[in-house]
Amino acid sequence: PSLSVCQNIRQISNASGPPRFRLMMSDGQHSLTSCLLATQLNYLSDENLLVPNCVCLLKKTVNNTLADGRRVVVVMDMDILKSAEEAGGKIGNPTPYNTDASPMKASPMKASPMKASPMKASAIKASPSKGLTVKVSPMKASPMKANSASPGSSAKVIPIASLNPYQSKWTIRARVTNKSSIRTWSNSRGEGKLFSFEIVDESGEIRITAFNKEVDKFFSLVEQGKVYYISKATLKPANKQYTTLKNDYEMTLHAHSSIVPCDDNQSIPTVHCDFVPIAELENRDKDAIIDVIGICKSAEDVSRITTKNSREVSKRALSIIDQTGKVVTVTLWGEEAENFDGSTQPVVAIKGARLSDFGGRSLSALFSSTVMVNPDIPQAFRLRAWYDREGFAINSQSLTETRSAGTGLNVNWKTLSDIKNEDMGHGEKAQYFSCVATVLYIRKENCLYQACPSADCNKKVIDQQNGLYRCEKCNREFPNFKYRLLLSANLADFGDNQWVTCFQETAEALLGHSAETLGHLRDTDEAAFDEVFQKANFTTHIFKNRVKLETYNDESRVKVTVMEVQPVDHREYSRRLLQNIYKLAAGVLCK
DNA sequence: CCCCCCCC
Repeated sequence: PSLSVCQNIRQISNASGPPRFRLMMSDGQHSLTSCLLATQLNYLSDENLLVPNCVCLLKKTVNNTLADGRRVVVVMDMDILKSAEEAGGKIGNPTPYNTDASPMKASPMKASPMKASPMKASAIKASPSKGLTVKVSPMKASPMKANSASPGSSAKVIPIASLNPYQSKWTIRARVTNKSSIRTWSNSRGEGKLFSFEIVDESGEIRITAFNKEVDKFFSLVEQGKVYYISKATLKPANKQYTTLKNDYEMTLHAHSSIVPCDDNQSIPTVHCDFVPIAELENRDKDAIIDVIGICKSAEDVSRITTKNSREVSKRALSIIDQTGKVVTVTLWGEEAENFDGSTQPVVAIKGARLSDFGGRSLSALFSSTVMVNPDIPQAFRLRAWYDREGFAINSQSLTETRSAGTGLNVNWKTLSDIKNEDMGHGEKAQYFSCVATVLYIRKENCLYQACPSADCNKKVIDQQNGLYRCEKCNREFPNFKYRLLLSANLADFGDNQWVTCFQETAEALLGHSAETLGHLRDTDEAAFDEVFQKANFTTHIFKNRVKLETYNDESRVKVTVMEVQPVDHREYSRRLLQNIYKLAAGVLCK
């Protein structure tokens, strides 16, 4: 390390990339005429710390040769001292800065135009109580206390934005905004475990990764939303392919890394969300990363899916609603999907969800997303109050079109009397509806027929009475047939009843046996066959149906075909009935 | 040293 006076600073113009600075340094005896400030140290000049006549402690320099053959000294790490006095008078007669060259006016100080007199500013600014300490550029809005609160005496609290791989003694103070779960990996280079988290301070953000032993050491210490002093970690260039964080570097913890909780954290920004109203999502671009908040109106059960890369992962889709009256589907993944409980209709806020165009508009949580359930923020309280007062009863519309029935959303719920009252199925197109209904009676007669055994042909075959069965459609004779079901059932709810038709799959679901089993039973054990039908009587299900007016021999009849039979989720069903009651009550109150 | 952002 050597003490020098900075005599001259010149910004080297650079069409692309960050500005660079060339210094002229003198130690009183020799001058370094071409002394480059390493790019990562440029922040020093941004804050007017590096000014003519300031005294510098050059802690690390590297001799380098430029592309044009000139030799330069590159300053990799330096401290800036207040004055020559502070350096203990070790520097004799610093050469005054050359006004003719006028490098000051040229450019380096443009970054801070409010400071009219950089010379004076430097004397005032760079005045730590003790001698050899770097005064690091604190953020203007909310200056950090250098040194005072940091746990290690040698470390200096510096902004995240000023971190670079060429300094070693630093401490940052930052808030954890996102913490991953522990993951393991196994590949050709070995195996292990890791977790990562993201932190912010006033200046910026960075990702930190812990591997193996550091996972054991730090995983439980690091908590989402809390503030820590962090020091002695390795900085390396961030692979932009894998991160959206605004930082050229990322951090890896090692055996000597230190993470210490910090209670005095007023100045560290909390996680800020810029919530987009759900209705507004229609106008946003696909793949946009947005923050969203809503009430979880309903949630799917968690399910396991296999990805294209044949990885198994858990997923759970939620439907969230906000004051715009619009609903959108949000998909959670992995542990977040497994642990989510939507039964109390909590407020769900997600920072950094990705907008997809699936089903129109839908959202997906990413690894970088932060999912917050009932967060302690004003927007959540407002949403809760709105939903409990009126939101629960409004006729919401979903931006996400879903095909599945029975999830409570976008399902055309009807009662059986609605079919007649609303003349359902009378239009050109068939109509679809779902209902909760109870089986009153299932016709046993003609419920089974002998069908063509070909995979995709269900045509009724003709028994040739010679051990062969003929399919007119396939124009073939077969030595066998398969049984298929065609049930007529009478369903009822509190207001009406309705004859419906169930084909194979729905009939099997209703009776609880395969067509094959039933065919065999009918031929061998009539009592057992009858019992299957008895047992199906008075069972209640969700029926998803197709309704269409059909004309046969000049006679028109509404035909209802069951498309799907599903069990009743009584909690969900009760909730819907309650909502209907509330809606009716609200209607009465309005009149 | 990971780097997976998925499914309908």
